[in-house]
Amino acid sequence: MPTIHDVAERAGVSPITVSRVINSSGPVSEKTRARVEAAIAEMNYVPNQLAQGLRSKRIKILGLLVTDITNPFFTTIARGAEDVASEAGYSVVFCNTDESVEKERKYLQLLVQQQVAGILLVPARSEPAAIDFVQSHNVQVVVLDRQVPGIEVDAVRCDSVGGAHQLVSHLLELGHRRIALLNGPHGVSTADDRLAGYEHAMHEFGIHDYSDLVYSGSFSFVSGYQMAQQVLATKPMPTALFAANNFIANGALNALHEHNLSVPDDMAMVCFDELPASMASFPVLTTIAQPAYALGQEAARLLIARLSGEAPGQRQEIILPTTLIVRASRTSLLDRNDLCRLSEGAGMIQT
Amino acid sequence: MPTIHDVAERAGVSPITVSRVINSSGPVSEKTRARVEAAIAEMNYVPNQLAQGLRSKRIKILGLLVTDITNPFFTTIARGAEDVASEAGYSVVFCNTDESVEKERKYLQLLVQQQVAGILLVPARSEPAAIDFVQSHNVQVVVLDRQVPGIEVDAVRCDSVGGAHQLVSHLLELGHRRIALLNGPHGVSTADDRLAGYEHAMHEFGIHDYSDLVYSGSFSFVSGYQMAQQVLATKPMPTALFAANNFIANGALNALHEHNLSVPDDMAMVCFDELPASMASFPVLTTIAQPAYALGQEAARLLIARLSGEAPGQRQEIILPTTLIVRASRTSLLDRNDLCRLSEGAGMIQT
DNA sequence: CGATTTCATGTAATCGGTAACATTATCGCC
DNA sequence: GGCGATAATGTTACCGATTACATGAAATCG
Repeated sequence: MPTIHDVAERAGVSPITVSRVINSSGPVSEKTRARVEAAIAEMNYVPNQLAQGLRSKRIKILGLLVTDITNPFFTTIARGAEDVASEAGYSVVFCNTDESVEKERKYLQLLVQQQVAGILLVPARSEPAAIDFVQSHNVQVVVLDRQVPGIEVDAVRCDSVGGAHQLVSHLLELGHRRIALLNGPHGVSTADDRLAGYEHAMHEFGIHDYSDLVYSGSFSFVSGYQMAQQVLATKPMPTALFAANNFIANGALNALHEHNLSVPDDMAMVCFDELPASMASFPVLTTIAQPAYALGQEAARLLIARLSGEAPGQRQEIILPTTLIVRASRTSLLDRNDLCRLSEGAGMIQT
Repeated sequence: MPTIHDVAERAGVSPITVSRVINSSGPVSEKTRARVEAAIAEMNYVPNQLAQGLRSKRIKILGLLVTDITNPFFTTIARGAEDVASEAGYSVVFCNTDESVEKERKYLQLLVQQQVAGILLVPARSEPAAIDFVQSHNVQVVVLDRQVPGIEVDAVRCDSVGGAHQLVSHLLELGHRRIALLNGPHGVSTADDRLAGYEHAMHEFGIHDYSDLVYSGSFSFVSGYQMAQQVLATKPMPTALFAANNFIANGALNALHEHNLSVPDDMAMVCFDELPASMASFPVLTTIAQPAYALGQEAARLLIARLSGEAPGQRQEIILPTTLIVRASRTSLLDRNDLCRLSEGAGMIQT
């Protein structure tokens, strides 16, 4: 692999002149530039970024850690972040923490070692350790999607409390009273927040005894399936389910299917998050949609602003609005006839 | 940020001794080791990987380039690759090329500059330029999912020709003759191969005039929607659609929906690829399932074997088997009654 | 017990670039 | 024609780690 010295020799100049040509970091005559560029092309020369970064202290790479790379919500965030970053001349590397604090630590350490310019982090847990670590190494970090209380850090997310409140209120207004929450894990802020929104809505309707209706698992298909199985074994059964994310919802749908229960005829169901159009053949659940792409964009913008010193001194907290999308579940306890029609229609298309 | 020199000073030793403690690369007395480890912990020291890599020539990082990070097929591949890599002490960084040769070049250059140990590549096009580039820089590369003819390179993929042949034969055996192919772009091997499988099956049934039934777009929801709209404007309409991937299939389903056409009552449909269970509420299409996770695993294994010099000298080509999963579409032209029952049942669950 | 091996640690050079400073050539202008 | 300004290029040192080699001390041994 040729080095800058090899190129310099071939072009009959000194290494620093080659460096100037590459980075436009100093005056070079047309003639010399042409010779150097020819040498670079002939030798197929690529600057060694390890050496570059070592001297110049930082490289234009951003790290993005998400908790589940198979979840379209996070990959859509990744697209948003990448598009903004590319625009500003940064590259983005993705890492998958799999909701594991262990893996998160490993990848953060790796990124810090690599001297990346900044990090976009969906934290696995609400504890500040991970962010402390990054900040203590003077690497800028923006927290995405989830909260980490008690720490000074830029953050971009949606309003999980408000969104959950909207969904549950919707069910309550339809007449449901026994609403089960199929939630993510304790200690993950989006799960905790969705519980808080659920509780708030229930209290508003004068319901305070719901502890047996709250289930906690993980944000996964399997967990949604398992929690739904538990729910279906209880008596009296709830009349509605609130799935805390899209994977949980699909797991629950599968469990209902096994029990020959249909949504919303036999069970109402709402869900936080939804799949992008490209994946959901026919979305039918009432959901809170989060602007995932914009979330990624905003986070990358904020991080890059920090890096170029344009951001205000104070930490920023950006909260993007969610959208309530009312679908089939709305009809559940009110106009069941209408619902049946709708259900059949959708079914025929679907199948 | 403390350096190895700072740590050395604090521990009262030389930098090389610290290096020996970190890498277990030489004898160190118990007493010294303890002092050094204490200093490392106190100063929160993290070795600079740029400097490490610069000297030792290569870092234990693998690059993985996929063409669409939002496609669960590729993220599942990513999981497989990551799990194997972690096991062997490698980290994986993901890059999204968005089917763009331009972006692919940019990211490959970046990874080469970063001196990654090896690259797993889903090539955007069948041309060898990208792989030539990587190989010319002495970086090991394994090609994933797609083929690049006329070049010596390790490769892991599924049999697209065979899979497509199975799907189309299935439709032909059901009595369909006018089968439209909604394909990905020319020049992408998976698209070209699926066309080849389609042609082969058609020829076997004595059909040679199908040129007006072959559509070419991109592997996306929007393209699937548009191609289906074109198909639906033709007369006579085909009786069956073959979608070359999951996104195309969903786009086509949406177009059919708009025209109030149901699958398979009004139109039969099969599809290459399918969504993981966590995403597909209720899969209904007959599909060819590819072992995405295993694909990622095998590719990572092969790459790591190469890096550690364990692989045979000859290039390897691993082709994993696909599975035909027959669902609703099977009934389309034969036992329509049965189908209607099935369709309604699924619909009720679904909605 | 002196010589040789092994252990524990250190010194100097180096990886491939770039920052800071130095040098030489070119030019305009009073 | 001499002088400062600017352009074009080079020299040297250094970023933070590791490799190769060196040194001194302790241990082994005939």
